[in-house]
Amino acid sequence: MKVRFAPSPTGYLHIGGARTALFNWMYAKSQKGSFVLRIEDTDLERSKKEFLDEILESIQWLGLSFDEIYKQSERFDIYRKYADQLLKEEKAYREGEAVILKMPQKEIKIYDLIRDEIVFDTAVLKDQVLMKSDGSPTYSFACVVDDALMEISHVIRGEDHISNTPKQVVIYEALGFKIPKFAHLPLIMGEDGGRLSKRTGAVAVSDYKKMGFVPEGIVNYLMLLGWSPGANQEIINLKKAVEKFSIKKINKASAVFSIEKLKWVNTQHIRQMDLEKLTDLIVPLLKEKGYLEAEFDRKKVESIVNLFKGRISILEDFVDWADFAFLKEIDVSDGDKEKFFTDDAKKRFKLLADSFEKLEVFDIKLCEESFRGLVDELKIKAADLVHPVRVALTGKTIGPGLFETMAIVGKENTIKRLRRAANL
RNA sequence: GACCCCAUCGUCUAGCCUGGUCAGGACACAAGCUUUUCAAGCUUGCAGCGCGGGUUCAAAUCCCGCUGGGGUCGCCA
Repeated sequence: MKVRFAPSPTGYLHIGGARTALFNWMYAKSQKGSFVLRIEDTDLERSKKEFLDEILESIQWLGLSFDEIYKQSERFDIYRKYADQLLKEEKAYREGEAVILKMPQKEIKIYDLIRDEIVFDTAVLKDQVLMKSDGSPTYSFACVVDDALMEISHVIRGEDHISNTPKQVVIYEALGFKIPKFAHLPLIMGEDGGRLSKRTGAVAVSDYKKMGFVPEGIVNYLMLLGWSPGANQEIINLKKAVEKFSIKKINKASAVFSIEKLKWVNTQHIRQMDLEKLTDLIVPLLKEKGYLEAEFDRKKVESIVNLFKGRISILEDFVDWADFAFLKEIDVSDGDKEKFFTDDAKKRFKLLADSFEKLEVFDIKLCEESFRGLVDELKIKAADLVHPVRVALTGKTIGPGLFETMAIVGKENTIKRLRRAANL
């Protein structure tokens, strides 16, 4: 068997398109068939190379490898040839330069893997343009000719194509081509119940990449929209998903895209990722932000990443939440200064800095011992000192464990930041 | 409007085919725990079969209608 994904390079790869590609790919892999990528660039005006490059890059980033690739713009003479054949057989006629198919009056039954039989009456259909006046083929015509010639056995596409199907079946029949099986995927809707659009949020796969989503997370979330691996399992990788995949189990109803759940799925994948790989993904972001020089201490960065791994949902979170580990000086908001840097707290910062000065080794364990020693001495609760100190060291009220944080900040900077906060 | 598709917690879903298990899980939300916070983790809770008819001893599940939502009606793809 063979399936195809046929994007049009008139825009970036849409999140819905990515899911169509994903289901095609999973079906191909699960059936040991092949996956064709066909670029539908018949609209010479609107097709752009930058979009094509972006689509290719996104598909590759998502990990959806393809076996063959075609561009419709390189196949115009093929479409012309079949149009001429229909003209000769008088199944089509000319109107100026355009070639138009006569619509036969009949009932068309299509078989859909997801919806079973769908029946249409061509009486409501008009004659179909096959070749436009400018010599380029229409979508349906090129699509049918290519699907037949490329021996596509299953056409898996969005539900918005259901009404195109009877028109295309008429073309298949006119050309004497074998009709493939169809599977129309439910559409993805925005939170407002309408079509997923820029107004509802980001729609391009590349936007999600920029935000710091990982491909494993995107792919996992997308497959959950209309399909389920079963056994109450949700977090799954592509390989396992392919093993469990069944096109018959795809839902008929459209699904609402939830960025919240996407984030959660992404969090789970980041958590599962090994430290090496996660660090590789984060380092470029840190460099871009100016937090790292060309030369840097890789082991130290890894230990910082490790501290936040499991709590970040997108890579950007790390850059925002761990900035204190890279910046020379940190900022504390006026509100936090007022709330946490009380006169008592400032005195304690000095005392803490003094006791840290005495430490030979500044590690998690010794930091904690020293810290708790002071807390006992002052007869206060640990929390009373923990929170102000966290703000003094990181500029944030929340974060990983305080002693791990201190070890990351280091003895010198910890003391410096404590003394600075004491004088604010 | 015409044609087509669809309908389980707010959202994603399991269950539907082959009627009979308190309708299961997840996100979100709420509460509690974790006394070193939460944006992490754990526990608990909240919440659903759109409506009306049938068929049946029995309907989320099968049938019909209604309502609601979506899609398509281009020499765009």
